[in-house]
Amino acid sequence: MAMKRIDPEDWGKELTVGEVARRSGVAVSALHFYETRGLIRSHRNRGNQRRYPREVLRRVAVIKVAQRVGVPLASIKAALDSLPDGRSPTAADWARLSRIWRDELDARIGQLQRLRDQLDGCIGCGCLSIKACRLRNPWDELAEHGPGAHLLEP
Amino acid sequence: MAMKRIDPEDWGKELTVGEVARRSGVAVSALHFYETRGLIRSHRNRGNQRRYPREVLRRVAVIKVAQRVGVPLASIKAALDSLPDGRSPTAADWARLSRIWRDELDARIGQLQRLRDQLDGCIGCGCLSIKACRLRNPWDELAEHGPGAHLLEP
DNA sequence: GTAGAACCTCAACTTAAGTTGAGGTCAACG
DNA sequence: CGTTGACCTCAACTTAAGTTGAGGTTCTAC
Repeated sequence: MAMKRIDPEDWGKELTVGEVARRSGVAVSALHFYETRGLIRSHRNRGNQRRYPREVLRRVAVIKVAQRVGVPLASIKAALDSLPDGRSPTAADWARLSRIWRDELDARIGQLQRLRDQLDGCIGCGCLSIKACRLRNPWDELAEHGPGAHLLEP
Repeated sequence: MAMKRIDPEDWGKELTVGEVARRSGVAVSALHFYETRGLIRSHRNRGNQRRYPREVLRRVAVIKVAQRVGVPLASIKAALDSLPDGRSPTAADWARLSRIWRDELDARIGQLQRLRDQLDGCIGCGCLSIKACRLRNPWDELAEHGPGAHLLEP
């Protein structure tokens, strides 16, 4: 089968770090940084400049979304490292990452919602200042079960 | 009117930094740190040791909750600074802070929920890897509206 | 063929929110 | 009165995620 012709000025070209930066909205310094952290890779041209396959744009997009979810770079790296080695990642590969992070996100949303409910309770009952409130609420002044925060933990 | 008698061994006593740490679940070093940042205050006994009024426990509890909401210490300080100067804070004072932070929390939950929905969409459509998906979704490889992240912003 | 933009490395700086350690004082118990 | 534990200050270190700058090279366009 004949391959589709690809314009070498466009799809066929590798990207410079500046191009990746412009197209991904990430600073050049951040791209360098990601590379030191092993989240992305590049090869060098004869003049020692980085050249990226277009795939890097998707990786960077994924990194950015995962960061928005609140995943630290180290974990993002671990996730990206779990992608297949030889072949390019498939839809299913990316979907697996998405699903993991979606679950994390869900957990975080749940935590924050519980916290919000507690805050609502406190606003309603005038707590934070009313002693009676100590009996049933997390803003307790007395750590009744030893040191550490218990009641506020989800 | 006769004041209620208070046992000086208990309610009447000021707290040492260690006691505050134990009762609030916050490390001594963190209490010192909060003090340098102006979030709490103490006075010193003849031996230059910190002594805290019991009120500090509520402040620390508030600080911890606000941190869970995601409020940075600097903003927490600003909020605490807005408490009345002369008198002790009332229920309404604390409730005002709670409400502000509740709203912030709500906003953050909303952001994360929108992000989750996008992630759900991506999982559903197999995006992150399917080119067609670029048309309608934020994982776009092409920053079509110039540098920076646009589509993912809430 | 040269100017200027873009690139390179490496070290140091940044912010947040603390922690850790050194070196020294204070207090409470027996 | 001595020792042990709690406390003091101050400086330096920590982690995350980068940014900034110096000093030097390469690429591109005229």
